Amino acid sequence: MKVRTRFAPSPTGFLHIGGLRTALYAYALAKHEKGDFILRIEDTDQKREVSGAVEALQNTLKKFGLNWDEFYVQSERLEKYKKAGELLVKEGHAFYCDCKSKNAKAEGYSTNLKDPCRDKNLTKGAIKLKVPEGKTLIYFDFVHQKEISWDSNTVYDATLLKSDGYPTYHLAVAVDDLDMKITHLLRGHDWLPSTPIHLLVFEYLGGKRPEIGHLTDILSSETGKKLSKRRDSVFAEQFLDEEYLPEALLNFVMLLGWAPKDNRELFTLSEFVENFDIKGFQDANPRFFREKLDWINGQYIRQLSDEDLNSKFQDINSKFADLEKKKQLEITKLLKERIKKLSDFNLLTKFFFERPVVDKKLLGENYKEHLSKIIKGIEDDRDLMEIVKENNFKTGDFFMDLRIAITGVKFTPPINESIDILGKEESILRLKSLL
RNA sequence: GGCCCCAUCGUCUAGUGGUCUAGGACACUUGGUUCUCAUCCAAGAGAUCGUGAGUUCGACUCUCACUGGGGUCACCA
Repeated sequence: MKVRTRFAPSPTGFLHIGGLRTALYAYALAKHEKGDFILRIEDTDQKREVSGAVEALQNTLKKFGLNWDEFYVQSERLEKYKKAGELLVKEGHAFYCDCKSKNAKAEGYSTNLKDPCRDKNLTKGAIKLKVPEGKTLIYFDFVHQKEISWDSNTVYDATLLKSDGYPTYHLAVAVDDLDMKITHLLRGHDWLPSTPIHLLVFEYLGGKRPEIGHLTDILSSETGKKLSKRRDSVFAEQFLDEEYLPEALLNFVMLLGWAPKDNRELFTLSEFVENFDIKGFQDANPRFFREKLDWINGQYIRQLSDEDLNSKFQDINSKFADLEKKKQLEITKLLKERIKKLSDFNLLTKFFFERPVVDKKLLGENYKEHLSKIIKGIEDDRDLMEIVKENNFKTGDFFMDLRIAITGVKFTPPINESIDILGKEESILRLKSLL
């Protein structure tokens, strides 16, 4: 049977890190077996919907190369859910409820899981699941590779179809996964507690239930809690803007919750698909560790061609983009080996575009002698190293004075090359201003 | 609080009963290359495998308890 997986976000905002990872794993799971990857928009909560979110989600997914084979929108399938809900009522697995008070939380953690309306035989209202008593609900989780079970007495009568005619997740997920012939249902750990509800709905609806797997939560390295929109920066786009390459972010995220037997760490998307193995899923929650992301990003930057890297720099720095192409490439080559994030580029190249304010305290004791000899040397097109030797200067001090005079800071790209790019005239101007 | 998941270096992990006095990567420290930073190379430090029982000739690997961490308890997904 053909493997079919889906990524099913709700259009309530941008794609976040956890969603990206879920999508990646679902994609790899399907593509490793030459199967189908489906994108399904779960927009059944009208109140929470954010306009433009669907397009944003799609664009982001495409940036990572996670292309889908089929696309569905739940709000266009309302009739199916309604029919399914009514069928469940007819067969005695669900019931209508017209309760006004909807918020169980407001009543505290009630121990009464059975809804008061379940035996009223109402004929309108919301449709709720009639959870049977004394049954063991069990499934095999393909991520954790173990059976997980519940006593049905601990499961509440969840709402399946809201009174506005829209389904809840609990109904929609089962109807759709069955209808779309999903073979592997992969989702976040936060869904694990409501899985017994879905097990029941799947059973009552009939048909072949997909295998179910729950991914670990990604924890914040600061708080140790699940990554949250409030506290942490979690949106994929935030990482892409001026900072990280999509390939690098994707590579980083794939290692949060999955590892191959040989512990290899660098994978392109297609390499990941090829090497993907369900046994590589982790059981424990990983922490989002920025330093590792930075390292991976550095690796990818170094693998880029000068031409490709150059165009990335153009995107984030307009002054750079205005330079003539030859000069751009020279700068790009100097930066390629010394940045981790794209945004580091702006810091390191600032002196190319504006004259620095030089703090003379940074200059050495002999700076005047150094600089005047350098000026002469540049005017005569001489190799500065010869001047160092002739005068018995200390190499480090000599070049540091030059570096400070030209750039104003201690850490820079190689200074000789930088002067070439800056130009004789401008360089001499900067040096003279300090004498 | 009920229910559920989890537990190997600071972090991500390899490890499926003996080859583990626990391996790799990031981060960290040191040395080399070098005009600084970085890259690259080399070396080092870093985990009595959460605790306690049990099974076994033998446990990081199996069982149980405890502790700790996480998640979840909506007509939201």
